[in-house]
Amino acid sequence: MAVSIPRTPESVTGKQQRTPRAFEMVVDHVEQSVLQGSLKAGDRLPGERELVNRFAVSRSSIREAMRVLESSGVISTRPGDPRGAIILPPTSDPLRKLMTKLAVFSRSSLADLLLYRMTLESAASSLAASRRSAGDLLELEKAMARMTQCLELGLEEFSRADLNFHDVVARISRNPMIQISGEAVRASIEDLIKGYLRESSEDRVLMHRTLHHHREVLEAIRSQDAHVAEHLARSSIFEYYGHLLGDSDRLAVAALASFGTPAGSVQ
Amino acid sequence: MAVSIPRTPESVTGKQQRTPRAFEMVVDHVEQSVLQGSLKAGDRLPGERELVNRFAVSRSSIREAMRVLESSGVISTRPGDPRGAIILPPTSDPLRKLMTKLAVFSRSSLADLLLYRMTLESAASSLAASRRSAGDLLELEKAMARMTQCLELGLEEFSRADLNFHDVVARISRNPMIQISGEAVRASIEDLIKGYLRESSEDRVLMHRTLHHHREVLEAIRSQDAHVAEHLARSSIFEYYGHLLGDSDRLAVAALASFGTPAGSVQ
DNA sequence: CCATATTTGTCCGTATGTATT
DNA sequence: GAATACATACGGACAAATATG
Repeated sequence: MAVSIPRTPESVTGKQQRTPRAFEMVVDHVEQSVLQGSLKAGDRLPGERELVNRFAVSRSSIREAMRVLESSGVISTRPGDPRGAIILPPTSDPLRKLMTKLAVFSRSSLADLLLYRMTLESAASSLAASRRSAGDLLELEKAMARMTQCLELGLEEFSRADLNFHDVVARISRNPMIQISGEAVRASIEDLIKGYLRESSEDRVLMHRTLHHHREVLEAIRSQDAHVAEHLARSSIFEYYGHLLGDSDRLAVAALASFGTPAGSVQ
Repeated sequence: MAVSIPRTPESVTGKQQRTPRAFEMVVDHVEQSVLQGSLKAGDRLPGERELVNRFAVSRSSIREAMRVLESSGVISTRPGDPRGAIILPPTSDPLRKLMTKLAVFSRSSLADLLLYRMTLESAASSLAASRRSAGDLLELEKAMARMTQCLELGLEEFSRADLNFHDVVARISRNPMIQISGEAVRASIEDLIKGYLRESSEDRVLMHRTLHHHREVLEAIRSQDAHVAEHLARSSIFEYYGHLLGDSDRLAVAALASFGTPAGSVQ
């Protein structure tokens, strides 16, 4: 075979200016509409055939755009629904999936996620202590009661109630980013340690100790002591997950957990 | 809202299970292959027509799967490339974009974002103080020098150098999650206040004060004083952006900024 | 409850521009 | 430059799911 002159395959395409694709136009337009406010959560998109007319692209391109918007949590579609795709409220679900994937890919250790979570939980608790209303305290009490009930149902059910408590605290913080990021990292941690949690004779000890820590956090939020709430939240996470870490990681996480702990605290 | 505790695990299965779609099978298979290691960065996927045979689905479904995998940063496609889609190395790019989008979609206020950022920056600085190497200090010095140079170039250039400093600190923290979230929230804040930053006679005062704060943070990291670094990072953010807040928000953010500030600190 | 129309999910065929050989 | 293989894009078609009367 005659040798053809190498065409420098990458140098020509080096500028990487790919022509905008049809579905990208649709995705960008929908996203812009959402952040501009003309599309709000609960609103409906026109049907696919109508979108074909609106954007003057084929139905295949419309469908590819729907899949991308769906994967990023912007919309949700159902087969046969004549009302078309629905605009979703911002949730932590796609963030959780990406976070879990990246954690596995980058060999991000459980310690990294725990440090991140401790940071978010302490901030959420601190803000919750500052901003909680009387109704918020009722919700926290309800979450506590649910945890108490789950003491008898095993560690798995208890963990669910535990996560619910943190969800409530994050909601009370009234900071969307802290709330969403917190939900994502909590779920991501659960995904990662799923299967590693098995019944142990120390489960009851762990659950009771955790319940006690959460009670302390709740009381700090009740008395609006942001400082104490912040540090209790940190140590609470460490107490619950610390035993899953290796010695080296455990020391590093413990350093942040007990960091600046005020006198008269845990331990 | 009924709050009855589910007595049986079956009640959890009450969720409507939608039939798995064709493209989801392809997405899951590729993601699993990557997670499992049978597909590594740089590997090529078969062409779309070959994938049609492998998965026994239509070309449309294959293409929808490609779009989803592309949007989550797993693969990259080029029109006309006979080698097929390429597996990308895992990056934080899609996660950062998603977080930025969430910050906008969730209608987070500047105060919300600043609180979130102060939380992350303080954690990053704290970890950086614990983990910094000698080479890390050199990088920080270089970032500081760049800020000093930008003093003469106006607030916009200075802000860029400022953000670079925080990027370096976050990288030194060696926590991917904190680093990525920090990048995302910094970008979101810049987008949000773009245009609100205009030349002011107080710019030089602001820049010099900011430079001083960053020097303090650097010295805390150098002396591995995580506690001081944590609190300095918080107050540094507030000092730089606080004047953009309304009175009510400013008080709330200031509360967290000066939170537990050790004696002999700023102000 | 049943029937019908509409929509989504899926598949197939075709055309066009692009990248590689 | 020519040939080949590919991604992108379009339009038509059918089955399953859904809403409405």
